[in-house]
Amino acid sequence: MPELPEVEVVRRGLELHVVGRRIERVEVGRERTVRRTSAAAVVTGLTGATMTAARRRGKYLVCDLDNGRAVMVHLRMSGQLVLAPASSPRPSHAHVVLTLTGDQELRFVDPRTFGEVVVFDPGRADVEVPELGRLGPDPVADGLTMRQLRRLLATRSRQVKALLLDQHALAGLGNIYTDEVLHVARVRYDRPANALTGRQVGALHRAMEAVLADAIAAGGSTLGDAQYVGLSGEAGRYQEQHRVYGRAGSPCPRCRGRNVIVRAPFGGRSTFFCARCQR
DNA sequence: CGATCTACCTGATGGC
DNA sequence: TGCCATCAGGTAGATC
Repeated sequence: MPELPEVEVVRRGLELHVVGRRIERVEVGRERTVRRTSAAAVVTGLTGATMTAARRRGKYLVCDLDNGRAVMVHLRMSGQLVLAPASSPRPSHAHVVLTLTGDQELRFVDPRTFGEVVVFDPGRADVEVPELGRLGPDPVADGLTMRQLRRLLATRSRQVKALLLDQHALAGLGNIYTDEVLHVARVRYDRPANALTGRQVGALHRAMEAVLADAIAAGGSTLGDAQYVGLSGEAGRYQEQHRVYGRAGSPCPRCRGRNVIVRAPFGGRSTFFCARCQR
């Protein structure tokens, strides 16, 4: 599922291939995708505009337009942004399609329709896209210092994984990367955040930087259901490096056969960890 | 404050 | 082969 690294790969694709190109035509095929505003608002807001910048905060993409407006895209569970020749067959669930100069289409594809496209007035962002203002620091876009992380952890008693997943505390981590980061840092998911030792906080900080950087470099994670792809339709490769996520029953890559990765229920979903080397 | 649950949705998968 | 149940998970909001 798209988390920080996947969204960052898409953002870089936009920066490289879409910024600077004029949007000639806009089609909205599914109202639900533009439910925040309306199809008309998205069509009039984007038609004729040129994207001037592609930014990211956590899992949110925010693109600036030369008409003074901005567009927010959230992929949620199954959303994809894909650039393709206008002449190529459109996949199912291409709910918003922008035709760009040069006969290419930027398609927002989203089978499960959790995702959203919102065209908004940056001056009114606090009312039109209020969630952007409630996001915690993004460890890649903003950087996250040791001091910030220590403070974040020390002031909460919740389970550390719940805190890392909370976008208001820290923006960008989802179920895959929290598990990966916690394994690298050798911290159990259910430790109270404020019970981590100074050593563990340091390990967590380093793990977060390393895992996110490696995942971005590998083009993100594309799971078996192939939901996530980059802007040009390319699959990620970081799933090959997953240590724990989706690996229940496999030997722990650190314990080397002395223990196996287990799966435990967590918040109605799953968490994967090694009970031996994560404490 | 935090823990837990629900809703939103479709496609893939497993059991029978 | 078909039918049904289950699972996947980002986020907001309700409830205790």
